[in-house]
Amino acid sequence: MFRIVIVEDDDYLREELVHTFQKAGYDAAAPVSFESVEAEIAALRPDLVVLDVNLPGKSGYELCKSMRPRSSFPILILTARDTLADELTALGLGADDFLTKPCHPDRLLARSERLLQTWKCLRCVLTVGELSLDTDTYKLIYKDRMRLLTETEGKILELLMKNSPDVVGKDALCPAVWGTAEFVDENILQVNMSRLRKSLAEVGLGDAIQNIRGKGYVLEVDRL
Amino acid sequence: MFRIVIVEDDDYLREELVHTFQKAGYDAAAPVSFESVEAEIAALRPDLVVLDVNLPGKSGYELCKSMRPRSSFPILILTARDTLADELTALGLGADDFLTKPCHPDRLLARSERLLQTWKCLRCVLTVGELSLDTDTYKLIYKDRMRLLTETEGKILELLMKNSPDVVGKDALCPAVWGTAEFVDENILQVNMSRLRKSLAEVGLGDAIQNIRGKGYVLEVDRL
DNA sequence: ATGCCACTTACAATCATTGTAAGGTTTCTC
DNA sequence: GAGAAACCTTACAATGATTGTAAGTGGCAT
Repeated sequence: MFRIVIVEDDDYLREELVHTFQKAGYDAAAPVSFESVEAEIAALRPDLVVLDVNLPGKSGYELCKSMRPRSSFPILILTARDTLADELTALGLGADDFLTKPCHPDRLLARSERLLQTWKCLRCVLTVGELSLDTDTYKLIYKDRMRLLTETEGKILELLMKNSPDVVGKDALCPAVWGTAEFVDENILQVNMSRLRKSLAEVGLGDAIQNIRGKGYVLEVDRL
Repeated sequence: MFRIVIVEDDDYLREELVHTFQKAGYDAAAPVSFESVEAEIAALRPDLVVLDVNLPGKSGYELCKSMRPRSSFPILILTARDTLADELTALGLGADDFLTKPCHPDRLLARSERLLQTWKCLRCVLTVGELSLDTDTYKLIYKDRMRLLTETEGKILELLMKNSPDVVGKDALCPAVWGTAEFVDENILQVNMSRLRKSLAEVGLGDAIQNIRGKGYVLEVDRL
C-alpha cells in the first residue's frame, strides 16, 4: 500500500485531506508539529508528499527545494496561490505537480495516483543534479549517458550521493561498503575509488569525486 | 536533446506549439497526416508526446489508451475541453499531465520539462499491467516485489513483453536473444525459459508464461 | 502405444567482479 | 628540496555468478 504524507497547517483541511486519501485506500499520515517537518517527513518514508505552501516556519517552497535533491518520492504542491508565477516557482523547485485550492478530491486523487504509478520504479533512484543512480542495479545516468556500475562502485557512489555535497570520511565509507567496521585495508578503498572514477569519467563526469586530504571524499556535481 | 512530438490538427496552433518548443531548445516534430498517427509517432521516437483530444480519425483519448501500455514516453494531453470529467478520463487512460487551452507557453514548457526530467530514467522501462522491466539492467518489478533477472532471462522477457499479448515463436525468440538466426539448440531456449519462469514465480507471477504447443510462448499479465 | 514436444536438473566452462600486491605520483612539512 | 605520508594506478589471481551442454522425465496427439 502507498503511504502519503500530508503537510498542511490548517487543522480542518489537514484532517479532510487525510480522510480523503484514507477513504481511497491509501495509508495517509500528517505531521502536526512544524518544528522539524523535514525530518518527520523523511521518517514517515512517504511514497508521495502533498505539500501546502503557507506553513509556519519554512514555507512549502523552501521545503520542496531542500527535500527534492535527496528525495526519491514525488511532491505535489497544493496551495491557494493560483498565479502562473506560483506554479512556475513550484515546478522550478522540482515539484511534480501543482494544484490550487479548492481542489476537487477526485482531481487530487487522480493526480496523486498518476504520480504514484510513475514513481513506482523511481523509488530506488538517487539524484544529484543531472546525475542519477538506481540503488538496486547501480545503473547510473548522467545527462544522456548511461553506465552500469559494479556492486562495490555502486555502493561507494550511493554513499557519496546521499551525503553530497558533504565530505564522507573513510571511516564512514568502509563500514558502509564492506559491512564490518573491522579493519579494512586502506588500499582496497583506493582501488575501488579509482575504478569508480574511471566509470564516472566514461559518462562525462571527469573529476566529480574530489579527495580532501586527510578527511575523505566528496562528490561534486553541478546542480541544475 | 529531447524530442517532443506534437499531435494537433489545427494548422495554426500546431505550428505555434512546434515553434514554442523549438525556441526553448527542444527538437519538436509534428505529424501532419492523421492516417496512421500512431505508427508515425512511434517512428519519431519521442521523449514526450503532446496530444490534442479532438482529432480527425482516432481521438486523443483513444490514441493515449492504445499507445500507453507499450510506450516508454510521457503523454501530455492539451485540450479545449476543461471539465473535471475530461481530466479524470485523460488521467485514467494513463496520461501524465492534462492542460487546457488556451495555455500559457511558460506553463506548457514548465510542465513538459518536469515530465522529461522525471521520465529520463524511465525511457528504458517496459510495462505490461503491473509488471515492469528495465531493459538496461533487467530489473523486474511486479506489484511490490523486485527481482534482478540475468541477461538471457531478461532478453526473453523483454521480447515477450514487447509482443504481449501475442504469441512469440521460437524462430523469433532465438535470433533476438542469441543474435544469429543460425541454428540454436531447441533445448537452450527451454532451459532459459524454465529459469525465467522460476524467477517470475518468485515475484508472484506464477504461470504468466504460457506455451502454445507448436507455436511459441505468450506472456499473459492481468492488465490494470 | 508411439513419437514428438516441452520441461527440469546437474554439471562444467566461461566471464565478470573482487581483493591483493606492488610500484608510482602528488602534497605537505621541516 | 628531501623525506614522509597520503593518495593513485596497474596487473594478477581467486572467487562467484551466469551460461550452455547433456541427459533424463513428463505430457499431449495421432
